[in-house]
Amino acid sequence: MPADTPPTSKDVAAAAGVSQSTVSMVLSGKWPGRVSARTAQKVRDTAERLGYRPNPAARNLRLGRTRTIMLVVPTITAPFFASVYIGAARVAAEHGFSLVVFTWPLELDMPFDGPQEAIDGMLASSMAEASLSGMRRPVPLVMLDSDPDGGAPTVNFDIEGAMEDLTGHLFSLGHRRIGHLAADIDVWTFQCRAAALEARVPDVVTERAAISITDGFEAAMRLLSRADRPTALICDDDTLAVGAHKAARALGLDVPGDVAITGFDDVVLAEALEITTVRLPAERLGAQAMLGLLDLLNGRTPPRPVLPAELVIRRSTSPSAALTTGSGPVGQPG
Amino acid sequence: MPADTPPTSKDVAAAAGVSQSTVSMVLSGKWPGRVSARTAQKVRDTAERLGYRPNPAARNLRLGRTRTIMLVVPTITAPFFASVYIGAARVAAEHGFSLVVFTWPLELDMPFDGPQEAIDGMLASSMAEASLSGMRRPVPLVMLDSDPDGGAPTVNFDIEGAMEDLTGHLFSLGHRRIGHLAADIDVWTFQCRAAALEARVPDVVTERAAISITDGFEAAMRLLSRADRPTALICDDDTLAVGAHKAARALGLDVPGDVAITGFDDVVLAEALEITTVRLPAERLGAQAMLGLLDLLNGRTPPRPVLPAELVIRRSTSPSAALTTGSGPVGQPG
DNA sequence: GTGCCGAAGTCATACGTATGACCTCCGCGG
DNA sequence: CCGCGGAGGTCATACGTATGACTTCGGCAC
Repeated sequence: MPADTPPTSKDVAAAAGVSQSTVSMVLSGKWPGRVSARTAQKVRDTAERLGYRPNPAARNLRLGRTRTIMLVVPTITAPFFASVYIGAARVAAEHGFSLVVFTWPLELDMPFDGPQEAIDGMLASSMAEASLSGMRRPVPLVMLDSDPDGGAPTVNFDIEGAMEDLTGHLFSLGHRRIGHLAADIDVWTFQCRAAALEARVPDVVTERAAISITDGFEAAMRLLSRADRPTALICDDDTLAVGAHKAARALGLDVPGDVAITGFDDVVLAEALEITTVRLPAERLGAQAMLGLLDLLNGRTPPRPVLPAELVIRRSTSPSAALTTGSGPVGQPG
Repeated sequence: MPADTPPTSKDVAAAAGVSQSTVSMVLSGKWPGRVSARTAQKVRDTAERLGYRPNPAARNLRLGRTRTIMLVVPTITAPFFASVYIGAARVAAEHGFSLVVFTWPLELDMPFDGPQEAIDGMLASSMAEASLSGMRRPVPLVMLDSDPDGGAPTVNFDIEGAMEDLTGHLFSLGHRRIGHLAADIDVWTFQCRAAALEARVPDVVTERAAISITDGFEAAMRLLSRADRPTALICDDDTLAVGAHKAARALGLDVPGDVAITGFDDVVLAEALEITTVRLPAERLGAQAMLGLLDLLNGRTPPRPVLPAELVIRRSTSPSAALTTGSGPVGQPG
């Protein structure tokens, strides 16, 4: 009768008639010449038979590391961050690491006095940047789309290039008065995008909004009610673009006939509503950041990649769609 | 000069001039009469000064538990599951537990031979049900919206009630031929919804689809191309409803004039596209499941709650909207 | 026959915490 | 003056693993 407590390496050793050290050496696979093939096989068989699994707590204590990485993002309900998680988790799993999520501070309004778990490293979005200074001990850290001069290694998007493509596209459609629906994400992101945009459209008019449909709606209403109403709205986030869409329609404006609208991220929402957007490769962001963190943990200096963003042109800026009045909620006619 | 290794309780003890046991007893707070107030304060001050944090690995090893719960969901990129996570994580945090996510098997196609982490319990969506049997040792488990007769404690949605509301709503609008766009989520969910629907609409016609816009589109095309074309489509998921919406428009059908469409979940997509849907309280699902798991861990028998679902009526079934032809992607005119 | 070396293991210990068992006073009742 | 009990601690140990130090033994060269 098996005890109700899980078998330990000591149990395996006893059952196989060897010492606990031997079990550990066999199963870790790190000691090529120390154990004969026959003994090794016997140990493996016994471990398998007893259903032995190493106790992670004991291993962590002994080794002083946990092979666990913490991902700090403001929210996991946003598809963008969920994709970041997927990308990072996949790379982590491939290297024998696990990834835990810490959503802060938007969802769980708790003080962040460091992770409760023992972690080996950390990936953090720029929104969490300020709070990280409160941590007790420095932890290997890679930042996600944050200020590259902030000290920690960073993975960024090519916002410059994206804005160049975006404004070029709008210019080619004849747009001159352009509005900027800026997202209150964090200071650096805001400044980065605003600067990249203003470098190309000096007289851009800007409104800020929290990332939600209703906030986007209200900010867009202000922009679109101006005397010199913009003919194109660049939104920092797809969610804001949806709000802007609503605002345009509330004002009786046709999209894209009267006003063109663009977003950022390319979440499913943008696809469903046929909104032109800048696709930010969130999953690659997570994956690259995790690779950088692995570099860091191995004593190497991680690269600081800049990931290309891709302009996805859809109906909300389509010149042809401007002719055919949109006649329904989704998709192009036919 | 502080060492580069984090301070241990032994360090605190040395600095405070007491024994390590005393430090442990003070900081755990479990030994009321064993330490004088003065000594206790001295220990707390010293710990604070040194920035002492208990080593989680050592504590886990000693106590034989980790205060970590694993949430097993097919994907975290779906807003529904992300909300489940938030609800569960909040309750977990309130009780000093952490929650780690394991997405399986859709996103990470790896064999699931039990969690790598040491966990105290598990929350699993019904999609992961089959695979759980492969686990080595039974772990306290609460299932999410799964077969209540499956053995493990379960938290469910009131699908019966939801279907009753939904069909009642459609009936009152005069719909008689109703189609069912069923989601290939998992066997139990499918059967549960199909049964609840057929109990009220015996002659419902059903098509199955994977959860994506394109699959929903194709399945809806099949349903809407029938000779006895349904006048209403009940979709098991908002994403499918979006696909159905596209299909309707591709066929030149007006929504809701020619065909009414409903979804499930009430994700932001449904709100943006003004789709009538059944709001499933995902966050409450996660929270309730975590509470049940805490019961289980404390030796109590958890309840098996059935959470009410709420019918959210929007434009895609609105009788008034049937009069005014939809004239744009988002929102009602004006 | 003796010395030596490598192969194949075992032994002992440390990681940091929590806790039952023990120990040492001091005050007090008899 | 002795015993006793409780307050206020300390001591020792166990949790399960990984690994450096040590042991044993057979084979082989000299």
